[in-house]
Amino acid sequence: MVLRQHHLDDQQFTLISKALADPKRFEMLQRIAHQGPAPTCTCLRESLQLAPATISHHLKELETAGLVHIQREGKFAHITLRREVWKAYLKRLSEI
Amino acid sequence: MVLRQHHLDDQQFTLISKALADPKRFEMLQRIAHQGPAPTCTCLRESLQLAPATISHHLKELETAGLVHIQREGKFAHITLRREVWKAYLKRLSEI
DNA sequence: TCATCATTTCGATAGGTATAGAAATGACGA
DNA sequence: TCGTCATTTCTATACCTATCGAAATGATGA
Repeated sequence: MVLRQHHLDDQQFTLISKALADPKRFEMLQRIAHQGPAPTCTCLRESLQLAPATISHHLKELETAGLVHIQREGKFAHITLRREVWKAYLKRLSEI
Repeated sequence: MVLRQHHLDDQQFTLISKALADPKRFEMLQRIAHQGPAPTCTCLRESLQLAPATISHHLKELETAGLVHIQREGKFAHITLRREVWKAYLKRLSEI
């Protein structure tokens, strides 16, 4: 799959950096990235051992940072990594 | 210059992520990385507009995370980016 | 309709942290 | 020796945030 290029402005760059700073949130992101089919909140909750409210909070941070896309279908929220954003973040970091 | 490989354990990885989460601190790191001759605290202070105590605080965070090396010579502290650590961090991020 | 389930929102709390003023430290030059 | 300068340490403060219980929301199936 070819990813469209994504441009990170300073604000988004900072939001992403902050999002990654919490170990639990980074672990969430890792699971989201690895999982083939888009995982749901409950799925993450089981592996991370956090309360639903906490999962939801972290998920919102990841979404606000633009790192994940959340597709809400009925009861479920299917989460996917926005790889073009991730790639842009890595690129910017590597240009330090 | 060839960089020896550096291994990041989980704790250092988290410390680095936290260190990067503050915009001022990231800006400090950028200046340290760009500057040819190792800059001093005062040098950073002028470009970042922060109190000496605050610069010193951020610098300690960067040092604790292993991101920078501080060579203290007389009155001055010369700061350099530890590029092998930076490289290891980028590598780990890219393996998500 | 009603109970159940996934998720979100609200509200509270405990702990973390960016900031800087003031004082301490330690080196340097006069 | 003494004043100055770069840096650090101490301490306080204001703000931020990770966490979760409880309640709300909204969909699903019986």
